[in-house]
Amino acid sequence: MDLRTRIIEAAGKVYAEVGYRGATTRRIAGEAGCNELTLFRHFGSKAALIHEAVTCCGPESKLIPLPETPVDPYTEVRAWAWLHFAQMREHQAMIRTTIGEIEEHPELVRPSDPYVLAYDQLSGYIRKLQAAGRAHADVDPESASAVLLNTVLLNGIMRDLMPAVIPDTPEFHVDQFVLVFLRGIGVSVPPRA
Amino acid sequence: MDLRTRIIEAAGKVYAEVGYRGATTRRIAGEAGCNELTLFRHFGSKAALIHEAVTCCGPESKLIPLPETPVDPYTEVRAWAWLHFAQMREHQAMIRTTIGEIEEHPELVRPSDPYVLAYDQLSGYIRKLQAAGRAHADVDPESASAVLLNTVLLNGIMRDLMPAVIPDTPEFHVDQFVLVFLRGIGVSVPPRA
DNA sequence: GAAACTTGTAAGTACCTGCTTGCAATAAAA
DNA sequence: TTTTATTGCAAGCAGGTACTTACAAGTTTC
Repeated sequence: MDLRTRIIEAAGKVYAEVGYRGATTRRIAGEAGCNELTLFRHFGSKAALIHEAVTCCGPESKLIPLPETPVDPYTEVRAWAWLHFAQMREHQAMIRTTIGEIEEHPELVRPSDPYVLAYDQLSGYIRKLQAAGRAHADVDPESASAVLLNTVLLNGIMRDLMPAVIPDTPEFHVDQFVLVFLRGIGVSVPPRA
Repeated sequence: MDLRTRIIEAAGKVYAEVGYRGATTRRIAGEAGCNELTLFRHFGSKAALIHEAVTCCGPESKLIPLPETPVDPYTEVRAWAWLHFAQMREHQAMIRTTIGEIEEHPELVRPSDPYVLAYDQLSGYIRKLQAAGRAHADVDPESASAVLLNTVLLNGIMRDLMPAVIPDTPEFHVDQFVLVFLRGIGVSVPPRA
């Protein structure tokens, strides 16, 4: 791997661990195994480096597939939620740090955040279910989307840090979240074992 | 107000704004309107001061009432969720900061966190509903509690920072969250307007 | 009025911060 | 082989960090 990307990944890792103020240029250089001066030669300033690191190392902004027209909601939403959950877990440290720094560094939050994309995606899916008469009409699709996404997101970024509060397996939890969510919007799901 | 509590509140405010590293003793002293040296005379070190500030200024660990025996779930859970939501919003900056710093400063997370208390409280409530045959038996009470609490928590601490993503009023959202949650666990709620 | 306590002022410690300058070593491109 | 670009090394800058020491001023308590 070339030095430039090694620096970016090191910066992303250190930032995720200790935040903007904690991610000193000396520490990033140590993590990347290069001289501190090289950071400034490549990126000009710490601010520019961190910005590039966060946009490169954060969760990807690519859509996770969810059928345009619902057929089997439980299977479809479950698979979709699982992939989101996996992505949240993979980037949990960076997401946590970004939440803590969002007030001081709003520029580090990308406008096309995967959260926003997923939010719109699921809202559209719910609307289709409603139009087909398969979901309650008095449920607000955006609010319902938030129910599933917020639940999955918070569980994904906190479960490893509070094992006492979140003892069950990820698989079990995501299944349950999808179950409650779908029944909540009016989709009937056959009883689980 | 006496100087000591003024310092604690100043430390809590600054910590909530800029985190542990950003909360310098100079800045806290400025916010409290006293000499920097006074902080050390009272608390000995920055670590001790921040610790005291977080335990004093965070969300209170007092139980929000939820009936032992469910009678009117929608009304009861709605009132309960609303009070939780209000508390999350009131302390949103500190909660966000704590999430971002939890890996570096786990000692700042109180074991008897209001979240944990609420979690157990709602789980028990759901179990009562199940025992009375008013909620699906295949729903895991802990997972279902997480659905409502995570949704309310994330919405409460993020809504002011992402008005584009969360445009609706708090009242509307919390109502919808409770609606989806209750129907999700099997409690029938009459259609909304 | 004397003693004790609390706070402020001023100066200073040793260390860390982002960032810069000057110069040598190395490797790739011509 | 010469040129060019990349990297490392050493030193240093001005400012900030937590924290300390010594001393004076004021307030409360006895």
